[in-house]
Amino acid sequence: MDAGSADKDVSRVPDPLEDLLGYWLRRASSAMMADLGSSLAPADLRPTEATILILIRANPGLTQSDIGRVLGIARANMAPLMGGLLKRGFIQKSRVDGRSQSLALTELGIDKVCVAQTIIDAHEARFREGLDVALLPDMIAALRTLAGSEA
Amino acid sequence: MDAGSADKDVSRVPDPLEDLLGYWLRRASSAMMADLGSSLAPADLRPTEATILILIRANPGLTQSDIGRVLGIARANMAPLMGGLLKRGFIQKSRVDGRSQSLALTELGIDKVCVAQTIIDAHEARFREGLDVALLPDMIAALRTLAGSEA
DNA sequence: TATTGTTATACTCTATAACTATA
DNA sequence: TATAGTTATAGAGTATAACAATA
Repeated sequence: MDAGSADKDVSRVPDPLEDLLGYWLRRASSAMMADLGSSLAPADLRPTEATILILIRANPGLTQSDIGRVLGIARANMAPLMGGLLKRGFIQKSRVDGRSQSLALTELGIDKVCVAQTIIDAHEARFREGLDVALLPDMIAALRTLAGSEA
Repeated sequence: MDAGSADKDVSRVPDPLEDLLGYWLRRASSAMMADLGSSLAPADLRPTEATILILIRANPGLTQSDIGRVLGIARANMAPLMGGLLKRGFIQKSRVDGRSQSLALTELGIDKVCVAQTIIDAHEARFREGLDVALLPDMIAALRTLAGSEA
């Protein structure tokens, strides 16, 4: 975002959005997501893919539907996502019953998730740096509350 | 999001994402954006369109490029956005010089932005309800810091 | 009857590149 | 040389509907 205009300083414009929680939430989220996206790009993972690998590592045995429920991703959109991770050899499925398959990481997937975790931790630390540490627990709790407010 | 699975309670799964600021920021933002989207739908406005109208009302004379800079929207994506608002008669352009046009609301646009503002205020209040009021100013300040952390 | 997983499809948002005209 | 505005296009992310197989 280039704020350097010659004859007009848009950073000093009267801002009716200044105190809007939803607006700043959106701006902060998209800033962090953009950074996470480019941070994960060298590892050839998108944020959602990395999140899924981390979730499977912590909870081997989850099904595809479980993951969708936890992350708020529709079943229809999980299929191609998991297909990509499977095709690249990061996960393996084992039959639970006729319709469900439990998921686990492969050796390759374990290597990948370690790389991803390192990248994510550095990304998180980078953004936390500018914040008051004492505020963080309450802020994350508030974000969880907001995330759970299904309209 | 249906969390009601019969034999597995995904809400009690070990959650490695629990303390991730970026993750909860994304979840909270998408929850609020989804609500704002459906709240504005009856007024036939999308969140970004409403935001643009509010910004023009507070700053008549801004150009399309100014708005893009303030809201972080690329010029290429501003064109169809403004075209829609112009076609619907909410804004008017007046020539500044050969390449810039300053923007203002029409009568119709003023009516529209009042409706939008009312909807947005109610939406904000609904989400703030669940939060500690004392936390909000610090939280919004933190969000602004995060939003400004251009990686 | 409800759930798992799949396919197809459409719509929004965003990102890039190329072009014009103006300054 | 840089900026304003436009057009076209491609990639994500997300939403719905339909379907088969299974519980």
